[in-house]
Amino acid sequence: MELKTALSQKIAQAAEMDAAQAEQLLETPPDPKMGDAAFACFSLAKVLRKSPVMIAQELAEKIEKPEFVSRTEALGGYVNFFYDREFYAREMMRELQAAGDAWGRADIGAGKTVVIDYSSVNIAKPFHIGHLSSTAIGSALYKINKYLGYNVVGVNHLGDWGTQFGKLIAAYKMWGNDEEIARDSVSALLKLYVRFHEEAEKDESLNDIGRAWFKKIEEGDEEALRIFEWFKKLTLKEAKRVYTLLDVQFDSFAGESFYNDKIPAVLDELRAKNLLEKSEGAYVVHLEEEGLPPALILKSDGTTLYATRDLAAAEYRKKTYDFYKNLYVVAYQQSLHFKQIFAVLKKMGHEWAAGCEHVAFGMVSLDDGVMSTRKGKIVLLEDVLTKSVEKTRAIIEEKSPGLEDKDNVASDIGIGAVIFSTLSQSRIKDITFSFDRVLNFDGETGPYVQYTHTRCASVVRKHEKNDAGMDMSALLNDEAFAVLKMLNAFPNMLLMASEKNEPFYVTRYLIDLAQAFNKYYYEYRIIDEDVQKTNARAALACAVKNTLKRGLALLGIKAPEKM
RNA sequence: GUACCCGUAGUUCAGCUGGAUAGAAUUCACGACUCCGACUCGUGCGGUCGCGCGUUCGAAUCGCGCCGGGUACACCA
Repeated sequence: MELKTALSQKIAQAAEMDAAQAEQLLETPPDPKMGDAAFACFSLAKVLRKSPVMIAQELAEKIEKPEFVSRTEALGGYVNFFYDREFYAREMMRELQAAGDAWGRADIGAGKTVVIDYSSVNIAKPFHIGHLSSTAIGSALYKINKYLGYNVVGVNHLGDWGTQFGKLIAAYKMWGNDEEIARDSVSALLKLYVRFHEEAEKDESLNDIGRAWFKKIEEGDEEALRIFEWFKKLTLKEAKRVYTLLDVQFDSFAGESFYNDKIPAVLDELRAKNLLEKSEGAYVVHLEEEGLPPALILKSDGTTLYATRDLAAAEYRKKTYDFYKNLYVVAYQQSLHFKQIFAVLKKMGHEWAAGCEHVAFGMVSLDDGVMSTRKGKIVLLEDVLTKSVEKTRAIIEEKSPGLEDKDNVASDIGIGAVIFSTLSQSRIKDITFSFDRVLNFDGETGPYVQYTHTRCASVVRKHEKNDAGMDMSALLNDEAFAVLKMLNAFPNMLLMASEKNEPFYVTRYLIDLAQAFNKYYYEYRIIDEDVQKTNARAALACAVKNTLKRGLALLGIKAPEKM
């Protein structure tokens, strides 16, 4: 329900100004006691050469009230509008009930494709909490954009290319043990990789052997490829286990190696457009005009780099998916890299480069410093999830021993808590990981939102269906009205989350909605003898339940009926 | 050295396309509810919004300069 547009037209009439301009000056007062909408008169003061206080008083009288406004009031330099709560409740409930569990769904994305590159696991590296941000943010954006009608393509841009894999195969050939690898999978591979680096410090010739194996991969050597594909399969198998737990999907696993045969075409294009220049033995694209350091495209030895591959990937994605937006959910360490890539694409004359965006996020570190895979200083994501589920399980045993399906509920809540905590601040901020913080279920957390959902679910279950109709007078109090206004904000909030690529808007919203509902729930009994009032209150609880469930689902979090 | 990002209650964070007394959560201290399903609700304590100057009727929010922290800057990805 969008009332501000209608209201701003009336204001524009009275103040003899542009409706769009009036809408810009229309805001929400800091305290609901002041009203539901407020028009700021300060900027008019200059034009009219009158004090804002006087303008506000005059306008308050002059403005023709739309049917949904019950009264206006001039306060300081503001004209405050109070909505007719009965009208508001009736219209909101009508909209909410018509939408059912699809509240907030939109079609603004119809016919447009959004490509999202996220998670992007590295072959032979364990899935640790450092990978959670990209995975959770990307997955949430995937679901949010889909809900808004976009066609979404989730890409897991596998880190499956580079000299490191030659080294890994070399290590495997020297010390590998098939049984151990079959049993320990990625951690066995990591062990081999770490051992290689240790031994290479003593014996430099090992690096040559590693390089030789990488060359074999590049040349398509059968044995090298077979081993590498095996390692890839093991890594993906582990990653997919985590993806299932987190409810994360991908449409493509085209990684770095996938673009190998597409690089020559990019190089040809760069040459044809006279962008490639020799510098210190290597080939670069100069970006002085853009205020950026040159982008290195080819090494002195003629081999390609990360940037080259990313250019090929961007062109491939445009050609294959004809994206409207092309998002890279990658840590902020790479922001210069992406600026350069986008600048080169623009220089190549690709206007679609404007649709490419780096969705940067902060880094995750530990109390005692940065994580290091090679040193084994990491926290595995699966360990975090397991601990969280175990803790939840213990709480359930204590608080609700009679609950059915304890295992699934424990898993929904435990895993949900981890995702929620990852998405509960703006993505650019750094995070110091601590078990205490992630495993804290008090306050603004996933379990709090899930708990509120089960409260609503319980009411909905208990409420007996009937045809008596709703008495909206039950929803006119401050608390219920605040809940209705929160519900009204949901669709717009989703649009903002998509526009800004900030899943955290959803997290924040869910907390606010849950708080508003709990306040209401505490003050008023929902089910009582008055059937019509009960119907109205239960319908509100049902709308809150649907919205909480939907919001959680968009973050990849389940909403159990009972807990 | 250069560029980008961050700096708001003890702590973790909102608010930053300028607007009314700067908000939560958490901790601590009280209190309510003990119910429609527990982790619920309320009150209190707690802030030179890093510092300074400027723009503006009005700045946590915009600009400039500092300070502190982080990240990145050519042959890794």
